Amino acid sequence: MPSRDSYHHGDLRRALTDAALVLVRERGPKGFSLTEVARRAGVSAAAPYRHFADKADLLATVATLGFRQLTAALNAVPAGGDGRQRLVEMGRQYVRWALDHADFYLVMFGADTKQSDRTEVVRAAEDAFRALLDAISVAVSSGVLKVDDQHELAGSLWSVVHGTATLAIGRDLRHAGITTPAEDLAALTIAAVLR
Amino acid sequence: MPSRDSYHHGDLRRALTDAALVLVRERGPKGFSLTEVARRAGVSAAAPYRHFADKADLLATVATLGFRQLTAALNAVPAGGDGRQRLVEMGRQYVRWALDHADFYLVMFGADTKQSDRTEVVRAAEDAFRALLDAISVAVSSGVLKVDDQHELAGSLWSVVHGTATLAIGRDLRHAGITTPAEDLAALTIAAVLR
DNA sequence: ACCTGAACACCGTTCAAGT
DNA sequence: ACCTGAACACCGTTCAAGT
Repeated sequence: MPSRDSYHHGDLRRALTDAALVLVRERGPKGFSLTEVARRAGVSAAAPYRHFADKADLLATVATLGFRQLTAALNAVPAGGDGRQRLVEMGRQYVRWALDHADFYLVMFGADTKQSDRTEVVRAAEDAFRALLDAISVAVSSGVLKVDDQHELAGSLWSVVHGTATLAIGRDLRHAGITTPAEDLAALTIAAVLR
Repeated sequence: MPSRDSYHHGDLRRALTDAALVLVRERGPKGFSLTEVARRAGVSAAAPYRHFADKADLLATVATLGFRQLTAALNAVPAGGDGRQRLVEMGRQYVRWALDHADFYLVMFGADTKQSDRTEVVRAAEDAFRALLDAISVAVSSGVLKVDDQHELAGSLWSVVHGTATLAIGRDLRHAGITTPAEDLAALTIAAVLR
């Protein structure tokens, strides 16, 4: 059986993924290095290439986990009551999650994490989007919301929360003198769109 | 007088900035390297450090120019007529500019371009924001728009256009099955917010 | 004052060689 | 099959030395 000392690691893929999660949180997407991840997993710099195509591939795996967590957070917003109010709450939750996991969020929407063949991340991102889509569908069915194109509305709301979250993470809202907390700003913008 | 062959370049700062603008457009923020910029300016890799604190400082200069161009594009939207309609048009223009200059836009909102002491970029970004703020102020004064907090509304609208632009640049809207052009999506979202 | 050359520490990635 | 070691090409940054 393979031990920690043997040249077989056992589950190096997992160990690398775990180390990557820690490193992203510690240094952000910018300070992230594959060499450092390997070092933390106690393995040579070349070893990761048995399990990941390249650095971007490992980051895409991290992003996938991030999207799944975000999806869970969105779906955890209680249903029932006014369907529009639930959409506002989901928007709040989205922005809150993004700010609480800013580094992950940046990886999830990083330049190279959704390349052509990375179907897994794209699917995970779709699932997060679907949570939003479902909430819209429910609100429309219950009659509290009337809308022509539900997909388009989902795009609008996603733009609102993503824009608010990224501007807040980049401290751009603060620089512009906007003191309203990002979460509140997203909530009132969504409420305005749904009115 | 200094010639191209002398060890005095003449205006190396300018030459480096120009080369950086070209390189950002050619390779994007990710493929951008200070060494390559120096090479294109016909100078050693160490030379840029006489004119820029570091790589991020040169990128901040690029970002500053980007913000100024964006501001000009926004202010070029004709005034007069319905103040709300002008805001919609400015949103369109914002998204169009961002998509037409995607690499610049990513540099402008990149992680390290707005560090503590980089007052110039921050000021340029403020000027762009002010264009939006002014348009809101005009609409309110003319009576076509009623709003409690103009600054807050500016934050809402900025979130909308920034979110739409970045999701479009990252191809996330397409992946989510949203076929509406980003520019139209931003326009209808803004119209909804102002309604 | 402004730039070069060499150096340093660090990457991502490849590949023959080991177990 | 899985990992190491060495190598390669490339960075960002510093600093003594040249003009």
